[in-house]
Amino acid sequence: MISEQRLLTVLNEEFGFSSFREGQLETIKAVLNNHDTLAVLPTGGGKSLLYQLPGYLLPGSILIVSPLISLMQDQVDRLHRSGEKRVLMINGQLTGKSRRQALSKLSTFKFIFTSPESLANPEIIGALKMIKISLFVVDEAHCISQWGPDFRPEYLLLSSVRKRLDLPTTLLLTATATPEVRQDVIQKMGLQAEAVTQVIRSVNRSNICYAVKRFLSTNEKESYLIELVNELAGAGIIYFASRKLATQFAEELNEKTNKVVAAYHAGIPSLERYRIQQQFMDNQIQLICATSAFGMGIDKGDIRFVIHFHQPANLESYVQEVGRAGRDGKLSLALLLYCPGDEQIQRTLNYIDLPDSNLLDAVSKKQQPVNVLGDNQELFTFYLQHGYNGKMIFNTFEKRQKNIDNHLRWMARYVNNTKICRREMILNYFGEQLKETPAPCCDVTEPELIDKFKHEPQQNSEPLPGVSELNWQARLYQLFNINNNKEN
DNA sequence: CGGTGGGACGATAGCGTCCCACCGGTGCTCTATT
Repeated sequence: MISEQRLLTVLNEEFGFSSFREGQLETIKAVLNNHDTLAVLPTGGGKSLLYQLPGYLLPGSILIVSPLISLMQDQVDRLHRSGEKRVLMINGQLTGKSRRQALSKLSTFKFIFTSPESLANPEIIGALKMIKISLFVVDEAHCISQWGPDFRPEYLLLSSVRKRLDLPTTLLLTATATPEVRQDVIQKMGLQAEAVTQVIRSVNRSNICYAVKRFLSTNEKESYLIELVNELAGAGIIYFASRKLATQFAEELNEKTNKVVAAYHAGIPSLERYRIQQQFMDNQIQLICATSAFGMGIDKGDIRFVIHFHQPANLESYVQEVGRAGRDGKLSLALLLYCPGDEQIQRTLNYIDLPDSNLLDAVSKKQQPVNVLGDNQELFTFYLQHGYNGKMIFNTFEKRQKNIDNHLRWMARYVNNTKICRREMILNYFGEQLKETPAPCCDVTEPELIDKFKHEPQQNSEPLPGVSELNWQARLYQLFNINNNKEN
């Protein structure tokens, strides 16, 4: 049993902090006592410390499952900068000779980052079985629930991966999880709910104000958006449910507003996506028109507004997406634009034609050809190949279908609500009670809320030369010229 | 659901109208062959 004093010393020596943030000590203690732990801590709460600090006290390696290569790269870079060299990424980018070399000396790495897909690879699992894994971490653990059944099925194999690695102590990390998702994640990881230590902090972000605006047609919504964006101060994100609309609005808003706007979705080449993200961080771009591809790992402090042109699939995604605003603690706006029929887009996007369990079993026994399973035959055969029978697959997807309907009903309640404080609704959805209403809070308690986020009226009508007209290199150049002139 | 593109059709020579079908979001993989 390690004393609290010892933990503080390590915190100070290895990380340079003098005290723990809320929830950190509790989580680290649980992990060091070999308790499987689920930590739901707000973004910016220092989640990577929760496995890095134990890393310096535990004998073996720390295996971290991450949903995106860019997130792994981020963590690896940070560790390198802090002087920790015993870091490895195992993913599709690690190939050939360097991969063979890395896998043959795995035990020399303290922190090993990988993807669920890589963990489905027998060669990689074989190599990991040879070393001592002291802690098995799943970062952004809500992905197990959110992406598990249909989008990235390898997430559902993590439970068997854990077994094959001889049940290492497991730490699940996320910023947003409803009680339902927590239970789902624990169950899908093959853990016993009673045996899991849960460290839960509030998802409430008192500086984010919530509003919904309803329209009768898309046209109305469109013209309102253009007008509003012109008036809103600061940087922002607008979410769309299709790539095409995100692209179109990026072009239109670029022309019709005073902001520099870019589109961001999975159809844009990764180098370009990286550039857009960097320019957004740098304030060369003030507005991103995005699909749900944008956001994970974005840590820009001064995002002032997040607008949804289309609603997301559920309130949980909504809270994640609007949670990218106001990381600096300043007042920020979360605005959802709705017109009748919007929910249908999500219903369609999530629809999967589910074959019955007998048919799935018949395909499994090769009594029926694979193509009787329809459009999603690859997905279903994936599960059949990984030990699921027809009934299990059917139940998994039937539950998913019910969840989607349930989620959409909650979204509808949120959108149609005119009486209950929106913050209260969201907190209730996450199983919390609202303790204190901040001011301002939402459009229910304050109908003129959106106006608070518009520009201060300009006293000088002469427009200043827009910063946006120059990129940062040009500004730097300009700055140097001024300095040179002064010197001369 | 709502928007769009293609094809058929009608009434009449270059075009309007209607209907139907289709589409719509997230990321990992590192394989064999040019």
